[in-house]
Amino acid sequence: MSKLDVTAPVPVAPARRGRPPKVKAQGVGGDTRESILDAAEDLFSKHGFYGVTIREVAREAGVDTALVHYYFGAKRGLFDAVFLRRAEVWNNERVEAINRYALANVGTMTLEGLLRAFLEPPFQWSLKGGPGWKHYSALVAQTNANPTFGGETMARYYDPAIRRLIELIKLILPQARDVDLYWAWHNLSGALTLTLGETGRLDRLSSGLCRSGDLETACDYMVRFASAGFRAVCPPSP
Amino acid sequence: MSKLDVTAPVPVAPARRGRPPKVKAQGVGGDTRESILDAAEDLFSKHGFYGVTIREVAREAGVDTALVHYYFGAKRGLFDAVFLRRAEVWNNERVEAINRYALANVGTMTLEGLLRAFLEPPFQWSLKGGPGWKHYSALVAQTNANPTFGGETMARYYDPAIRRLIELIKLILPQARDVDLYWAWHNLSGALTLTLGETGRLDRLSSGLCRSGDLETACDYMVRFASAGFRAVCPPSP
DNA sequence: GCTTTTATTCAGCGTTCGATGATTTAAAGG
DNA sequence: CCTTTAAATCATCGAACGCTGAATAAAAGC
Repeated sequence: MSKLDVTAPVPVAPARRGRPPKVKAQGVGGDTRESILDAAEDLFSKHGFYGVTIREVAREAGVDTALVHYYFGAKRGLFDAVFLRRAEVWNNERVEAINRYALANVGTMTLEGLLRAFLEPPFQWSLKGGPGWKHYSALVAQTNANPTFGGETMARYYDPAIRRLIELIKLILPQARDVDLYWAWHNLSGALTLTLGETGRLDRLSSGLCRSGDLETACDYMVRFASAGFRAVCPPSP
Repeated sequence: MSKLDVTAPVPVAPARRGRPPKVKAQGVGGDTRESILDAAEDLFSKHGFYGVTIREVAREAGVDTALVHYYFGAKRGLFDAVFLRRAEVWNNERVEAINRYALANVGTMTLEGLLRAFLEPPFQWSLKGGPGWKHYSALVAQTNANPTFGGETMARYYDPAIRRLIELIKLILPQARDVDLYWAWHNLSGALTLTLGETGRLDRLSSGLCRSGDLETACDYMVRFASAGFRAVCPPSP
């Protein structure tokens, strides 16, 4: 047992009232608004919308609860802001990646190459984009599985990207029907969702043989698994 | 606008106090304990643990909130009871199905046949087991994606079934490595999870071309998609 | 330099939450 | 028949919740 009394009021910040004086080095502290979003992103990704209180968000961000409402209005507005913040970056990058791939490989596109181009951005952000991106990945995964929240943002940013992917797949599998491709994507989407969530289930199931956090390996397996899956659900070429 | 005043106290039940007199036809009303579990199952599957209040469960079950605590103790105990109720049935049936398939097809097993045997029980329960089973499917899907809850039950009932499946897959793909099979299962698990959740995301994405509720179609696609995927991630046979 | 705007904490309101002890009624047990 | 146990409601408690109006301090604008 530690002798530290964590309940003691550590006067780390005097909690001055009113607008804070402007600090020069804006690289360190970052924006207050952003730090609230960071805290909310972290907590929402772990416990869901109802499992997080405004007080917890405010405490983790180091601000008063009223400030959360000042910036984002009701709790739902905070959630939407968190979900929106990275949605555009995330999807623009995926779409650009597959467009670039298609342009550089006219006539020689492969399913493996195209899917890898589409899947790699989220994996890379989750790996190297800092903790915020990892939390966001888990949040998207969770939201995709239960779209009570984020439904509108999903439709606005995520659906067009997926439709573009399916368009390009049609160039590789010209005999494929739309309905086949949508169902195939659905299977891939579930795999992607579960993987980005990094729940640790696989670690336990495999007795440590596989590690959820090993996203590079996960991406490789997913590309191979899904490419074969897409081919299998489409009518064979003549 | 309806002229009905829905706030008026409809005296549908006088709410008598004390132990209720025994009713003869126990086929109609069902057990009170079970009806609380049914209500909780429905609500938890839609809104998650924190998104449901004891009061809502009690109201939907038509009982007092104190009765929920009488049967299940704390709220967490209620959730665990919901999750446990069908876990054994669900997994015993899956394991029996693949064991039966393996015994009836010694030496002639196919991946398609084995996976179909393993996947069909949950799909069939969700389709024909009544609304309770559909809610439970969604709950399992959600819990698999965020195992803050149900982790222990998952490990106790679900992991052994999956390990048995992988054992049998090894008979079909003898050259496969364990790590390949676990990662392949992980991909399938995500697809299964998302599909059983019936979130409606695919309906919207495909502009109505695919229907989430069409589980028979979903199962067919999943068997074909995953069988090819399993083969693709394993070293080719010599 | 004065005024307005922005960013922040404080104090607390009304509501809802999970949970409990007391009470009531009927069944079960001898 | 009497006692004990089981099954239910009622009334309510203290804590936590989302949210807000007022106060305050610095920055921005003119």
